[in-house]
Amino acid sequence: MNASIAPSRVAAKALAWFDRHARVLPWRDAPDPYRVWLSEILLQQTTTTGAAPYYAEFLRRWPDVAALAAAPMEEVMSAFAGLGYYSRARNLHACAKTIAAGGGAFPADEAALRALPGVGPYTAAAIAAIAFGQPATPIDGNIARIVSRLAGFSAPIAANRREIEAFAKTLTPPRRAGDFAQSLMDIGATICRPRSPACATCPLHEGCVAAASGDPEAFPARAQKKPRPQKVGAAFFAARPNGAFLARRRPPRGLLGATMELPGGEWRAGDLADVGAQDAPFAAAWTRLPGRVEHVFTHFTLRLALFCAEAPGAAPESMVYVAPDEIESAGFSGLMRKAIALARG
DNA sequence: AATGCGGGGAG
DNA sequence: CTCCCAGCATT
Repeated sequence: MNASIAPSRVAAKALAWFDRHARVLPWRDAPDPYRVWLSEILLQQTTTTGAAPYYAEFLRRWPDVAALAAAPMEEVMSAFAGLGYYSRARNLHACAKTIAAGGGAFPADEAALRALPGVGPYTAAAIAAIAFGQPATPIDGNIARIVSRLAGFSAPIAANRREIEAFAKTLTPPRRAGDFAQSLMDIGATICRPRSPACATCPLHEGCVAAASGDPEAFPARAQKKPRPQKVGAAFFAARPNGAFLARRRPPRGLLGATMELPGGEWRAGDLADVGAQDAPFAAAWTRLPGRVEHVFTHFTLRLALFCAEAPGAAPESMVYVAPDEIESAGFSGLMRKAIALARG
Protein backbone atom coordinates (compact mmCIF):
# COMPACT_ATOMS: atom_id res chain seq x y z
CA MET A 1 0.00 0.00 0.00
CA ASN A 2 1.31 3.42 -0.89
CA ALA A 3 1.76 5.47 2.28
CA SER A 4 1.65 8.76 0.39
CA ILE A 5 -2.11 8.44 -0.11
CA ALA A 6 -4.52 9.51 2.61
CA PRO A 7 -7.64 7.34 2.22
CA SER A 8 -9.93 9.54 4.26
CA ARG A 9 -9.12 12.53 2.08
CA VAL A 10 -10.03 10.63 -1.08
CA ALA A 11 -13.61 10.06 0.04
CA ALA A 12 -14.03 13.65 1.24
CA LYS A 13 -12.76 15.06 -2.04
CA ALA A 14 -14.78 12.67 -4.17
CA LEU A 15 -18.00 13.39 -2.25
CA ALA A 16 -17.45 17.15 -2.45
CA TRP A 17 -16.98 16.81 -6.19
CA PHE A 18 -20.05 14.58 -6.44
CA ASP A 19 -22.22 17.16 -4.67
CA ARG A 20 -21.38 19.67 -7.40
CA HIS A 21 -20.84 17.60 -10.54
CA ALA A 22 -22.81 14.36 -10.27
CA ARG A 23 -24.26 13.14 -13.53
CA VAL A 24 -28.03 13.43 -13.75
CA LEU A 25 -29.28 9.86 -14.27
CA PRO A 26 -32.85 8.56 -14.17
CA TRP A 27 -32.20 5.91 -11.49
CA ARG A 28 -30.91 8.46 -9.05
CA ASP A 29 -34.31 10.02 -8.37
CA ALA A 30 -35.22 7.69 -5.50
CA PRO A 31 -33.33 5.16 -3.33
CA ASP A 32 -35.93 2.45 -3.98
CA PRO A 33 -34.23 -0.98 -3.80
CA TYR A 34 -36.27 -2.22 -6.77
CA ARG A 35 -35.14 0.67 -8.92
CA VAL A 36 -31.55 0.41 -7.77
CA TRP A 37 -31.50 -3.32 -8.46
CA LEU A 38 -33.17 -2.91 -11.87
CA SER A 39 -30.78 -0.19 -12.91
CA GLU A 40 -27.73 -2.16 -11.78
CA ILE A 41 -28.77 -5.20 -13.80
CA LEU A 42 -29.38 -3.11 -16.91
CA LEU A 43 -26.06 -1.33 -16.41
CA GLN A 44 -23.94 -4.48 -16.31
CA GLN A 45 -21.41 -4.05 -19.13
CA THR A 46 -23.76 -1.43 -20.58
CA THR A 47 -23.33 2.33 -20.94
CA THR A 48 -25.62 4.70 -19.05
CA THR A 49 -27.00 6.09 -22.31
CA GLY A 50 -27.69 2.58 -23.57
CA ALA A 51 -29.47 1.45 -20.40
CA ALA A 52 -31.56 4.58 -19.81
CA PRO A 53 -34.40 3.95 -22.31
CA TYR A 54 -34.69 0.32 -21.18
CA TYR A 55 -34.87 1.44 -17.55
CA ALA A 56 -37.71 3.82 -18.38
CA GLU A 57 -39.62 1.16 -20.27
CA PHE A 58 -39.16 -1.50 -17.57
CA LEU A 59 -40.34 0.93 -14.92
CA ARG A 60 -43.33 1.94 -17.02
CA ARG A 61 -44.42 -1.65 -17.65
CA TRP A 62 -43.48 -3.05 -14.23
CA PRO A 63 -43.49 -0.34 -11.54
CA ASP A 64 -42.58 -2.75 -8.74
CA VAL A 65 -41.02 -6.15 -8.21
CA ALA A 66 -44.39 -7.87 -7.83
CA ALA A 67 -45.48 -6.68 -11.26
CA LEU A 68 -42.24 -7.86 -12.84
CA ALA A 69 -42.51 -11.22 -11.11
CA ALA A 70 -46.02 -11.68 -12.49
CA ALA A 71 -44.97 -10.96 -16.08
CA PRO A 72 -44.51 -13.80 -18.58
CA MET A 73 -40.92 -14.56 -19.45
CA GLU A 74 -41.61 -13.74 -23.11
CA GLU A 75 -42.55 -10.17 -22.23
CA VAL A 76 -39.40 -9.71 -20.20
CA MET A 77 -37.34 -10.98 -23.13
CA SER A 78 -39.16 -8.57 -25.44
CA ALA A 79 -38.41 -5.64 -23.16
CA PHE A 80 -34.77 -6.70 -23.02
CA ALA A 81 -34.37 -7.29 -26.75
CA GLY A 82 -31.51 -5.32 -28.27
CA LEU A 83 -29.62 -4.69 -25.04
CA GLY A 84 -27.45 -7.83 -25.14
CA TYR A 85 -26.25 -10.30 -22.52
CA TYR A 86 -29.67 -11.89 -22.38
CA SER A 87 -28.91 -14.11 -19.40
CA ARG A 88 -29.55 -10.87 -17.51
CA ALA A 89 -33.17 -10.99 -18.62
CA ARG A 90 -33.75 -14.53 -17.41
CA ASN A 91 -31.97 -13.83 -14.13
CA LEU A 92 -33.88 -10.58 -13.72
CA HIS A 93 -37.17 -12.41 -13.96
CA ALA A 94 -36.03 -15.27 -11.71
CA CYS A 95 -34.80 -12.79 -9.13
CA ALA A 96 -38.06 -10.86 -9.20
CA LYS A 97 -40.00 -14.05 -8.58
CA THR A 98 -37.71 -14.96 -5.70
CA ILE A 99 -38.15 -11.56 -4.07
CA ALA A 100 -41.91 -11.51 -4.64
CA ALA A 101 -42.28 -15.01 -3.22
CA GLY A 102 -40.43 -13.89 -0.12
CA GLY A 103 -42.75 -10.98 0.55
CA GLY A 104 -41.52 -8.42 -1.94
CA ALA A 105 -38.70 -6.85 0.05
CA PHE A 106 -35.09 -6.96 -1.08
CA PRO A 107 -32.58 -8.10 1.54
CA ALA A 108 -30.34 -5.36 2.85
CA ASP A 109 -27.51 -7.73 3.61
CA GLU A 110 -24.75 -7.91 1.04
CA ALA A 111 -24.33 -11.67 1.40
CA ALA A 112 -28.05 -12.29 0.94
CA LEU A 113 -28.10 -10.04 -2.11
CA ARG A 114 -25.14 -11.92 -3.54
CA ALA A 115 -27.17 -15.14 -3.49
CA LEU A 116 -29.81 -13.73 -5.86
CA PRO A 117 -29.66 -14.79 -9.52
CA GLY A 118 -27.78 -12.28 -11.65
CA VAL A 119 -26.38 -10.50 -8.60
CA GLY A 120 -22.62 -10.84 -8.31
CA PRO A 121 -20.05 -9.18 -6.05
CA TYR A 122 -20.33 -5.77 -7.69
CA THR A 123 -24.13 -5.59 -7.86
CA ALA A 124 -24.61 -6.89 -4.31
CA ALA A 125 -22.26 -4.25 -2.93
CA ALA A 126 -23.83 -1.55 -5.09
CA ILE A 127 -27.37 -2.31 -3.88
CA ALA A 128 -26.23 -2.55 -0.26
CA ALA A 129 -24.47 0.79 -0.47
CA ILE A 130 -26.83 2.78 -2.72
CA ALA A 131 -30.22 1.42 -1.66
CA PHE A 132 -29.53 0.55 1.97
CA GLY A 133 -26.77 2.94 2.99
CA GLN A 134 -24.39 0.24 4.07
CA PRO A 135 -20.61 0.81 3.95
CA ALA A 136 -20.13 -1.66 1.10
CA THR A 137 -17.50 -1.36 -1.62
CA PRO A 138 -18.72 -2.09 -5.15
CA ILE A 139 -15.87 -2.37 -7.65
CA ASP A 140 -16.77 -1.87 -11.28
CA GLY A 141 -14.47 -1.16 -14.20
CA ASN A 142 -14.32 2.54 -13.38
CA ILE A 143 -13.44 2.05 -9.74
CA ALA A 144 -10.85 -0.63 -10.54
CA ARG A 145 -9.20 1.76 -12.97
CA ILE A 146 -9.24 4.71 -10.54
CA VAL A 147 -7.84 2.61 -7.71
CA SER A 148 -5.13 1.25 -10.01
CA ARG A 149 -4.12 4.77 -10.93
CA LEU A 150 -4.26 6.16 -7.39
CA ALA A 151 -2.13 3.30 -6.07
CA GLY A 152 0.06 2.94 -9.13
CA PHE A 153 -0.95 -0.60 -10.08
CA SER A 154 0.44 -0.99 -13.59
CA ALA A 155 -0.52 -4.62 -14.23
CA PRO A 156 -3.87 -5.53 -15.87
CA ILE A 157 -6.87 -5.30 -13.53
CA ALA A 158 -7.36 -9.07 -13.48
CA ALA A 159 -3.87 -9.54 -12.04
CA ASN A 160 -4.57 -7.18 -9.13
CA ARG A 161 -8.10 -8.07 -8.08
CA ARG A 162 -7.18 -8.68 -4.44
CA GLU A 163 -5.03 -5.59 -4.10
CA ILE A 164 -7.62 -3.37 -5.78
CA GLU A 165 -10.38 -4.63 -3.50
CA ALA A 166 -8.27 -4.15 -0.37
CA PHE A 167 -7.30 -0.63 -1.38
CA ALA A 168 -10.85 0.32 -2.35
CA LYS A 169 -12.12 -0.82 1.05
CA THR A 170 -9.66 1.50 2.79
CA LEU A 171 -11.16 4.38 0.77
CA THR A 172 -14.82 3.58 1.52
CA PRO A 173 -16.28 6.04 4.04
CA PRO A 174 -18.53 4.79 6.89
CA ARG A 175 -21.30 7.09 5.70
CA ARG A 176 -22.44 7.88 2.13
CA ALA A 177 -20.74 4.77 0.74
CA GLY A 178 -23.32 4.69 -2.06
CA ASP A 179 -22.66 8.27 -3.05
CA PHE A 180 -18.93 7.62 -2.82
CA ALA A 181 -19.12 4.65 -5.19
CA GLN A 182 -21.23 6.67 -7.62
CA SER A 183 -18.84 9.58 -7.35
CA LEU A 184 -15.97 7.35 -8.43
CA MET A 185 -18.03 5.98 -11.31
CA ASP A 186 -18.84 9.52 -12.44
CA ILE A 187 -15.21 10.56 -12.13
CA GLY A 188 -14.19 7.45 -14.03
CA ALA A 189 -16.66 8.16 -16.82
CA THR A 190 -15.91 11.85 -17.25
CA ILE A 191 -12.37 12.51 -15.94
CA CYS A 192 -10.37 9.38 -15.13
CA ARG A 193 -11.26 7.86 -18.49
CA PRO A 194 -9.50 4.78 -19.89
CA ARG A 195 -7.89 6.95 -22.57
CA SER A 196 -6.81 10.58 -22.29
CA PRO A 197 -7.68 11.10 -18.63
CA ALA A 198 -8.17 14.74 -17.62
CA CYS A 199 -5.91 14.72 -14.58
CA ALA A 200 -5.76 18.52 -14.42
CA THR A 201 -9.41 18.69 -13.45
CA CYS A 202 -9.53 15.56 -11.27
CA PRO A 203 -10.47 16.07 -7.62
CA LEU A 204 -8.25 13.08 -6.74
CA HIS A 205 -5.20 14.36 -8.59
CA GLU A 206 -3.21 15.01 -5.44
CA GLY A 207 -1.37 11.88 -4.37
CA CYS A 208 -2.30 9.90 -7.51
CA VAL A 209 0.67 7.77 -8.52
CA ALA A 210 -0.44 7.44 -12.15
CA ALA A 211 -0.94 11.20 -12.55
CA ALA A 212 2.50 11.86 -11.10
CA SER A 213 4.05 9.37 -13.49
CA GLY A 214 3.29 11.58 -16.48
CA ASP A 215 1.62 8.69 -18.32
CA PRO A 216 -1.58 7.97 -16.38
CA GLU A 217 -3.10 6.22 -19.37
CA ALA A 218 -0.60 3.40 -18.87
CA PHE A 219 -2.34 2.49 -15.59
CA PRO A 220 -3.58 -0.16 -15.61
CA ALA A 221 -2.16 -2.05 -18.60
CA ARG A 222 -4.63 -3.54 -21.09
CA ALA A 223 -5.24 -7.25 -21.00
CA GLN A 224 -3.96 -9.24 -23.91
CA LYS A 225 -6.47 -9.34 -26.72
CA LYS A 226 -7.38 -12.49 -28.56
CA PRO A 227 -8.02 -13.02 -32.24
CA ARG A 228 -11.66 -13.03 -33.29
CA PRO A 229 -12.50 -15.97 -35.62
CA GLN A 230 -14.97 -15.69 -38.47
CA LYS A 231 -18.06 -17.83 -38.69
CA VAL A 232 -20.71 -18.16 -41.36
CA GLY A 233 -24.32 -19.25 -41.35
CA ALA A 234 -27.67 -18.99 -43.05
CA ALA A 235 -30.99 -17.46 -42.07
CA PHE A 236 -34.27 -18.24 -43.77
CA PHE A 237 -36.92 -15.61 -44.24
CA ALA A 238 -40.17 -17.40 -45.08
CA ALA A 239 -42.91 -14.81 -45.51
CA ARG A 240 -46.58 -14.83 -46.36
CA PRO A 241 -47.99 -12.36 -48.90
CA ASN A 242 -49.24 -10.25 -45.97
CA GLY A 243 -45.68 -9.82 -44.68
CA ALA A 244 -45.81 -12.18 -41.71
CA PHE A 245 -42.72 -14.41 -41.49
CA LEU A 246 -41.67 -17.51 -39.61
CA ALA A 247 -39.55 -17.23 -36.47
CA ARG A 248 -38.68 -19.35 -33.48
CA ARG A 249 -37.24 -18.98 -30.00
CA ARG A 250 -33.65 -19.98 -29.32
CA PRO A 251 -32.77 -22.35 -26.48
CA PRO A 252 -32.84 -20.60 -23.09
CA ARG A 253 -29.11 -20.84 -22.52
CA GLY A 254 -26.01 -19.92 -24.45
CA LEU A 255 -25.55 -17.38 -27.20
CA LEU A 256 -28.61 -15.14 -27.62
CA GLY A 257 -30.41 -17.50 -25.25
CA ALA A 258 -34.22 -17.27 -25.27
CA THR A 259 -34.30 -14.55 -27.92
CA MET A 260 -36.29 -14.92 -31.14
CA GLU A 261 -34.56 -15.75 -34.41
CA LEU A 262 -35.09 -16.57 -38.05
CA PRO A 263 -34.69 -20.32 -38.55
CA GLY A 264 -31.27 -21.49 -39.74
CA GLY A 265 -28.53 -24.03 -39.17
CA GLU A 266 -25.49 -24.03 -36.93
CA TRP A 267 -22.89 -21.33 -37.46
CA ARG A 268 -19.48 -22.66 -38.47
CA ALA A 269 -16.08 -21.68 -39.76
CA GLY A 270 -15.87 -21.40 -43.52
CA ASP A 271 -16.63 -19.24 -46.53
CA LEU A 272 -19.97 -17.58 -47.03
CA ALA A 273 -19.91 -18.57 -50.69
CA ASP A 274 -20.19 -22.20 -49.62
CA VAL A 275 -23.29 -21.62 -47.51
CA GLY A 276 -26.33 -23.12 -49.15
CA ALA A 277 -29.96 -23.82 -48.38
CA GLN A 278 -29.34 -27.29 -46.95
CA ASP A 279 -30.29 -26.07 -43.46
CA ALA A 280 -33.66 -24.76 -44.60
CA PRO A 281 -36.54 -25.45 -42.18
CA PHE A 282 -38.62 -26.90 -45.03
CA ALA A 283 -38.35 -27.49 -48.77
CA ALA A 284 -39.12 -24.44 -50.88
CA ALA A 285 -37.85 -22.40 -53.81
CA TRP A 286 -35.28 -20.54 -51.74
CA THR A 287 -33.74 -17.46 -53.28
CA ARG A 288 -30.46 -16.20 -51.91
CA LEU A 289 -30.36 -12.47 -51.36
CA PRO A 290 -27.37 -10.62 -52.79
CA GLY A 291 -26.60 -8.90 -49.50
CA ARG A 292 -25.34 -10.37 -46.26
CA VAL A 293 -25.47 -9.63 -42.55
CA GLU A 294 -22.26 -9.00 -40.65
CA HIS A 295 -22.35 -9.03 -36.88
CA VAL A 296 -19.52 -8.74 -34.35
CA PHE A 297 -19.82 -10.83 -31.23
CA THR A 298 -17.34 -10.79 -28.38
CA HIS A 299 -15.62 -13.98 -29.46
CA PHE A 300 -16.25 -14.19 -33.19
CA THR A 301 -17.54 -12.34 -36.20
CA LEU A 302 -20.56 -13.75 -38.00
CA ARG A 303 -21.49 -13.46 -41.66
CA LEU A 304 -25.01 -14.56 -42.42
CA ALA A 305 -26.43 -15.44 -45.84
CA LEU A 306 -30.15 -14.80 -46.26
CA PHE A 307 -32.60 -16.97 -48.16
CA CYS A 308 -36.18 -16.01 -48.96
CA ALA A 309 -39.20 -18.04 -50.01
CA GLU A 310 -42.96 -18.06 -49.72
CA ALA A 311 -44.08 -19.61 -46.46
CA PRO A 312 -46.80 -22.23 -46.02
CA GLY A 313 -50.18 -21.27 -44.68
CA ALA A 314 -49.65 -22.93 -41.32
CA ALA A 315 -46.54 -22.46 -39.23
CA PRO A 316 -44.37 -25.61 -38.92
CA GLU A 317 -43.86 -27.14 -35.51
CA SER A 318 -41.97 -24.93 -33.00
CA MET A 319 -42.33 -21.85 -35.21
CA VAL A 320 -44.64 -18.87 -35.11
CA TYR A 321 -45.61 -16.14 -37.52
CA VAL A 322 -44.44 -12.64 -36.72
CA ALA A 323 -46.29 -9.75 -38.33
CA PRO A 324 -44.33 -6.69 -39.46
CA ASP A 325 -45.78 -4.55 -36.68
CA GLU A 326 -44.69 -7.13 -34.10
CA ILE A 327 -40.98 -7.09 -34.95
CA GLU A 328 -40.11 -4.49 -32.34
CA SER A 329 -41.87 -6.30 -29.51
CA ALA A 330 -41.26 -9.93 -30.47
CA GLY A 331 -37.90 -10.24 -28.72
CA PHE A 332 -35.43 -10.39 -31.60
CA SER A 333 -31.75 -9.77 -30.90
CA GLY A 334 -29.86 -6.97 -32.59
CA LEU A 335 -28.39 -9.47 -35.03
CA MET A 336 -31.80 -10.79 -36.04
CA ARG A 337 -33.21 -7.29 -36.41
CA LYS A 338 -30.48 -6.57 -38.92
CA ALA A 339 -31.23 -9.79 -40.79
CA ILE A 340 -34.97 -9.10 -40.85
CA ALA A 341 -34.42 -5.55 -42.04
CA LEU A 342 -32.29 -6.78 -44.93
CA ALA A 343 -34.73 -9.53 -45.87
CA ARG A 344 -37.68 -7.15 -45.91
CA GLY A 345 -35.76 -4.78 -48.16
C1' DA B 1 -7.90 -18.16 -13.60
C1' DA B 2 -10.22 -18.44 -18.13
C1' DT B 3 -13.96 -18.32 -20.93
C1' DG B 4 -18.64 -17.26 -22.85
C1' DC B 5 -21.83 -13.79 -23.23
C1' DG B 6 -24.31 -8.30 -27.08
C1' DG B 7 -24.43 -4.22 -28.69
C1' DG B 8 -23.12 0.32 -29.38
C1' DG B 9 -20.45 4.58 -28.97
C1' DA B 10 -15.99 6.92 -29.08
C1' DG B 11 -11.37 7.60 -30.77
C1' DC C 1 -10.07 -0.87 -36.95
C1' DT C 2 -9.70 -1.19 -31.28
C1' DC C 3 -11.35 -0.46 -26.83
C1' DC C 4 -14.62 -0.73 -23.26
C1' DC C 5 -18.84 -0.01 -20.93
C1' DA C 6 -22.15 0.71 -13.31
C1' DG C 7 -20.26 -7.96 -14.56
C1' DC C 8 -22.09 -12.65 -13.92
C1' DA C 9 -22.10 -17.65 -14.40
C1' DT C 10 -19.68 -21.52 -15.44
C1' DT C 11 -15.76 -24.47 -15.74
